Amino acid sequence: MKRDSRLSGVLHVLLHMAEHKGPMTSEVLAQAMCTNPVVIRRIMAGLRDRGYVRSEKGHGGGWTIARDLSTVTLRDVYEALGRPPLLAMGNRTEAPGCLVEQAVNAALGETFEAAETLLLSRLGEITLAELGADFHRRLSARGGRENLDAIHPAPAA
Amino acid sequence: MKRDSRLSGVLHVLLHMAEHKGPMTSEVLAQAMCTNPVVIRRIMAGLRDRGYVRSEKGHGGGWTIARDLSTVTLRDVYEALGRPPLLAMGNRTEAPGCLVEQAVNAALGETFEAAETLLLSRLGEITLAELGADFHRRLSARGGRENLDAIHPAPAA
DNA sequence: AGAACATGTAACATGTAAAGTTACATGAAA
DNA sequence: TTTCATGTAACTTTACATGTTACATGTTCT
Repeated sequence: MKRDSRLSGVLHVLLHMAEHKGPMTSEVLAQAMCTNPVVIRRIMAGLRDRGYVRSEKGHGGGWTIARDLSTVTLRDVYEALGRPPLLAMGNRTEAPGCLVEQAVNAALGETFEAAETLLLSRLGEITLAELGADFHRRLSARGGRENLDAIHPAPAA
Repeated sequence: MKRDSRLSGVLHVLLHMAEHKGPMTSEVLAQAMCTNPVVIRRIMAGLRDRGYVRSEKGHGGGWTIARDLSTVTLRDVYEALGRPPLLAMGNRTEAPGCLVEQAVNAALGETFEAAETLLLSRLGEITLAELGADFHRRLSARGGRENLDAIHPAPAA
């Protein structure tokens, strides 16, 4: 089953925005993510509705961080995406009258629920500011000479 | 994202087999699972290779439990399926040279790994025999008058 | 031996959801 | 008023689990 990478992607975009002065267009962000501007707008829509980012049209427009990153957790971002499924496996739901199915679903259900709870809890403990700090640690360790805008090269013409 | 229900399905099949005297054909199991005999053979192949079940051809053939169910955990079954992905979300892996990506992947990776570890650990603590026992508890609670072979009705002709 | 049965497996078809794309409307700045 | 940028609907593509068909292999019964 193919994994959903929207959370990873949107976090990536947010950190790039945080490191950038002024608005960034969907186009620029899309290149950084090797994807399409529309995809960027799509995954950013939920964040905008919740006030984590702001978007502006016209010349000099684009996306801007709208909240102190220390007040936004990874869980907040996850929920802004619409709470997509966390687990790749689930219970069959046909034949709920079958006692075998009930026994299987009970055992698996508890297990899956525990994992989801753990995931949400962990995501809720990590703020975007902490991710940014981790990035800066890595940057210093590398000598602080990273050119962020050049890391994701545009595809050859 | 659509959830993979093969684990749930194969557990269902195994419990039905455990409650049934003698071999069960892929055809019968497929009807119970509202699916196709070939699908049954596919998800059972890994279990057969590991010796959890045995298959026999010809008249009176079909599938049989080949191991004491108290020696087989849900994790064993999961691994016999080929360890399909447990989580629906994953890290983007493009641009590993980007420090932003590294910071994001590190945080998400730890979180995802913790959840996977928890899932595998829990699955490893539940044996098929325990699932069977749970089924029998439910059966008694309902009066013990369940007709297993009639619960999953064949589609109307 | 021959017919009926059941698994083993490759090859192909279908359903579904994320990701990617196109097209165009809305609104802001030069 | 032209250019730029987002907003969004509609469509295409891609990936993969699932479903199906076809046929080979092997087993049991008569």
